[in-house]
Amino acid sequence: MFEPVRGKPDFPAVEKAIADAWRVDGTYAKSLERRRGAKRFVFYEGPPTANGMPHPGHCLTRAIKDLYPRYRTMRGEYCERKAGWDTHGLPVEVEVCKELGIHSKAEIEAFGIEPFIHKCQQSVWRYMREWEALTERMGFWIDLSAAYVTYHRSFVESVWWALGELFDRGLLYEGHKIVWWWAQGGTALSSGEVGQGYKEVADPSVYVAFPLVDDAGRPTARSLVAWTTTPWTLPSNQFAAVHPDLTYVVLRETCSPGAVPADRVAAEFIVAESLVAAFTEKLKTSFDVVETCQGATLVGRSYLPPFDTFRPAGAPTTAPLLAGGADAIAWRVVAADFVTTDSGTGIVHVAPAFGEVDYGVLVAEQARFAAGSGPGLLNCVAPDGTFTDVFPMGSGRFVKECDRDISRDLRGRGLLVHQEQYVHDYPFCWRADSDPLIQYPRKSWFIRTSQFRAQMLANNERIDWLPEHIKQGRFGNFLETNVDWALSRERYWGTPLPIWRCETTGRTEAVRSFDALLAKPGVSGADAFDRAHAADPTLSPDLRVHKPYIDAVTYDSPFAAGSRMRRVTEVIDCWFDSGAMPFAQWGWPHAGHAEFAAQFPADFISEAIDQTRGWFYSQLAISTLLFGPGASPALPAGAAPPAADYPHPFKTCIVLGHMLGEDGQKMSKSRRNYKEPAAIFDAYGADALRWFFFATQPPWTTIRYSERAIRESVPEFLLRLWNVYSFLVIYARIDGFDPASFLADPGTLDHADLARARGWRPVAERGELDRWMLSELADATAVMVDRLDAYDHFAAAQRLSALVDAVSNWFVRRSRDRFWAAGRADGGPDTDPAKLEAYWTLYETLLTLTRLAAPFVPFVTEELWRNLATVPFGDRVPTSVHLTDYPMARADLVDGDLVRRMALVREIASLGRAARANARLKVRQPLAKVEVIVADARADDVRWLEAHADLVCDELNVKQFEICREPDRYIARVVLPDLKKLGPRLGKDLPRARDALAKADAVALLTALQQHGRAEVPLAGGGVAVVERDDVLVRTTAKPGWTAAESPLAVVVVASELTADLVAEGLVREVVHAVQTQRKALDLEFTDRIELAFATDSADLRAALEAHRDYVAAETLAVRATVAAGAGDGESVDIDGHPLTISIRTVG
RNA sequence: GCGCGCGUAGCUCAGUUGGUUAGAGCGCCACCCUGAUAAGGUGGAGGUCCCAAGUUCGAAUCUUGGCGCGCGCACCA
Repeated sequence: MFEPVRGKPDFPAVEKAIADAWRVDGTYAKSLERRRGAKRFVFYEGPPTANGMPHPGHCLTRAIKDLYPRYRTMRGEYCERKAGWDTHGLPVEVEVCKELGIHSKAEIEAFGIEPFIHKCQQSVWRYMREWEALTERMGFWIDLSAAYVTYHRSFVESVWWALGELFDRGLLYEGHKIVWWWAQGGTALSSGEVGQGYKEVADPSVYVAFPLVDDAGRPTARSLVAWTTTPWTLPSNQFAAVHPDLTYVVLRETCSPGAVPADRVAAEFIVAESLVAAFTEKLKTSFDVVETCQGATLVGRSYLPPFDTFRPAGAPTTAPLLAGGADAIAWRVVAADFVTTDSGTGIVHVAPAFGEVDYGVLVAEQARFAAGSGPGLLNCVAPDGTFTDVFPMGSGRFVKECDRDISRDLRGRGLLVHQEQYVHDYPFCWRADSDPLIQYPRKSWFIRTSQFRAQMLANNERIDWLPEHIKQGRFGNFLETNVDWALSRERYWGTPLPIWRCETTGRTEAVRSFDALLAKPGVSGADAFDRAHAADPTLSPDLRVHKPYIDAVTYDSPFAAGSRMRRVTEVIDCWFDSGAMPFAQWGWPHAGHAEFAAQFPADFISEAIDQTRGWFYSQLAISTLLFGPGASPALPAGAAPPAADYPHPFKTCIVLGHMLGEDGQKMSKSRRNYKEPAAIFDAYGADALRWFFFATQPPWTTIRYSERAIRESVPEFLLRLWNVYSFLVIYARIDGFDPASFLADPGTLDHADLARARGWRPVAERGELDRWMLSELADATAVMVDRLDAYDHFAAAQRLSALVDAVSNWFVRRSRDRFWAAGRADGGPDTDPAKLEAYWTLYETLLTLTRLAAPFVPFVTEELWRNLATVPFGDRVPTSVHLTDYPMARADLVDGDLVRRMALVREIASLGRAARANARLKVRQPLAKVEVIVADARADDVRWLEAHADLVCDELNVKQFEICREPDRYIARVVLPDLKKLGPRLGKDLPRARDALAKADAVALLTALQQHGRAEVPLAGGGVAVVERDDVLVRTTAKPGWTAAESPLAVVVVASELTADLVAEGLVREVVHAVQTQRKALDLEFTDRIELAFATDSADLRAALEAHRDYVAAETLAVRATVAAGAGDGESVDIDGHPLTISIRTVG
């Protein structure tokens, strides 16, 4: 028999008990064990960084990541869930720096790389307990004990293999990258960090003359005018760029004859034509246009840079071009598409060292020249942000501080055409906000991803993205504009780049594993870690492959005898770690061959939208490069490459929206605009939070996280489900309904299993309400499976919610009299078959519902399963709902007609109540009659309705139900045009046709359409519109003066006249209600019998009670009911204005 | 600035290929029902469908241009 249920559930307490039981029982492991050998459902955990507290956004991700593996497991698939942790990267270093109170790389090095790394490794786990606790508390089933960790040696070595592979295929190369550089701290900043530090500042804005030169290199009187807001980059000028398609003009200042300005060398300026007006305005003078030309004609002209920092005197230095001929290597006009006329002069000063676009110009120019003869990178700024001796004017001073001197110098030489202040946003260091960042070239290692653009796009094409627009939108666009992956980081805590360089020749090679390194000739330094470990045995052996120990390992150079190979100093971008996890989580290809073969690619992954350029990209890029078509990776013995078929490494990806705080702003700790997940769990439970995530919005919308919304999502589903369950248990205990006493061999309590129960009646033989309930159940099951297979849990959750509503507000309510009937449901001689049937139906429905809901709300469903299945049946049934199979719809139980008709009855009942409310007739007051006008119903539905008059009467507390045969008494009909049909045909005549239809005699029109199939409607202003039967819609409206309610399906009219008998019945119902209230107040058991004594001065009420004495007694479980005149003992109540005292005595 | 997404009731969101009076849930108010009920029912109040222009017989829906929010890429000579 079921255990008693407490009426007011304490979900958090239930969940804790369930979680404990799972832990003790090893339920997760069992759920896997059951499916061993089955078809795999491959899931990858995108590794969270355990370097901060988990927040509600992480809960959403983890809820989604839990739902589908649970579902698929119940569907019979084998889904391993290996946890993972992202442990490398700048955020970890920053965290440690904060702790140490230091900032810059110099300070880290002063502290010591070795102890710094140790601190990083320890710091990573700082919040791990929190993460693990959250994971368990949420019911996120994942194997934390087998988690992969990106700093572990096996993971690092997998990454090394991947990088070695790329290196050997020539896909890993060294180049320059223009980075945002914090000169004072000596470090590059990530784009995220740069984004945090923008400030609006006023910088000098200078217009500088670049005089064109003649063949001998002498300046002419004609100058290009370039514009810049960073004067300090002018000494490193290398090119001037124009747009080839723009029109440029040569201007000569209009001045009084003979008065040539003395302070200007150039008398003629070249600027873009469209900027002449702005330019003239700035200079507050006037110009004559001397000449007009296309930008293309300027290309190739040489000019004099503003400083002779790098330019030798004399004619321009030229070098041979690959295409033949020769060209000046620098200080030449080039064509560039990025030149715009939004501001400036249409002529761009190009200093490749200090701008990414500028650097692109240099790279393009270098490609035109024979190798080695083209332009090099000109740079007179040191990494600390000061000018080098190459530019004596600023030597040793921070570049930005030299802007003023540079301007002054230019003015002195007559090259400064104009100067002003320019207000714009400029990035500063987020840690030291007075330090401006500068763009600066750094050596960097790159992966040649841009060469694989087409393959990555082809791979992307095959991925199922949810929402769909990610594929062609955000992600597709990102791939289209792919640039090579800047892999290296000049930092400390990360996977070391496994490249060793010859001291002498500078030649490099990649190492694919630590053993391969040890096998190198003349290797030394591998003992550095051993010594450290001997000194501190707590040191993790995983640090062996990290800085600084790995840097100590050197070996003989194969490129130059007697020379040593040393590792390059960089570590790599930690996104590469995360993207390598599909194989690196197994240590593949050095180990884990079987695991990798079975777990690639993933069927399903999910993260928030910010991972588009993060984990989604890193995975796709690495997988495409390593395993795409044409790649034949060199593998250790035993390892086999995966199939190259797209998509890989993941097939379906749900991209989650971001979660905002209570105020609709970004969640932020400092703003305190969200509740900690733990507080939500304690107050409402994990299932409440999960249901909120699943059922309140599609997962890719931006979610407003609000405690109120979570709280409010509880009653509509969890509580309602619990109430139904509680109802079943309460009455089953009273009536002795113990399913185990009917069923020796319960199997998994599926429909077919229950059918073996003693006294089971096939569904087809059961009452209509039961057949309807099981039909709804089967339909919901079909919808759920269909939606979940399509990764549409939002729709599935909504269907589930509707099902619970159907059970609670229709099946249980309509079945109450069966549950409350006198007989028992224990299979004994007193058993009432109708009651037993109701139990079986409700029991089956709840069991199935529990399994349907299990992946969504694993705790509550487990509790239901426990009491409904394992308590009665013990170990004859699965010990956990998560060890059952997901229900599959029984098409044979779906009765579409019944479902449609029951919906119609529910609609009529609802309309009837609305009609009563309109007339202020409460439901306890019986009424004589209800009439229903059904719109467009099928004849057999109407017959069915008439056969269910009792049901409607009962719901509405009326004596008689009738389908109205003369609807025109109550309703008016309006004929409306079906705009979708008539619109295209009538076009501009439509408004007139609509008016004509509205004015026409609806009955006559409908009759005509019925008989002839068509009718002609005269239009105002002439002409007629031909209307056919299907071109119109008929709307029925209750005529004024009737107590009625309407919907598109029906109009329900309630007869509102009251007779004396009806009034008496109403009074009696009121009395019954009053008695029930008393019973409740006296805390009587549902089964307690009572004696009733009524006393009232009202003769009407006495008469009513005497007339319906048996009814009152039956309804209130009274063995006796007496009615006396006058005032009696007991509770005094008012029955519609009649005084009454009720005295209740329990008997037995 | 560029790209992607979003903008509908106090809140969270639906709104099919353009179509008739823009819906639901929650919240609020009123009434009702209640022998599972922190539940349920009925009604009410609550909307410039972000703004503007255009296309169309007809626009929340399509087009264009703005505005606001989020994210990403840049911040630019």
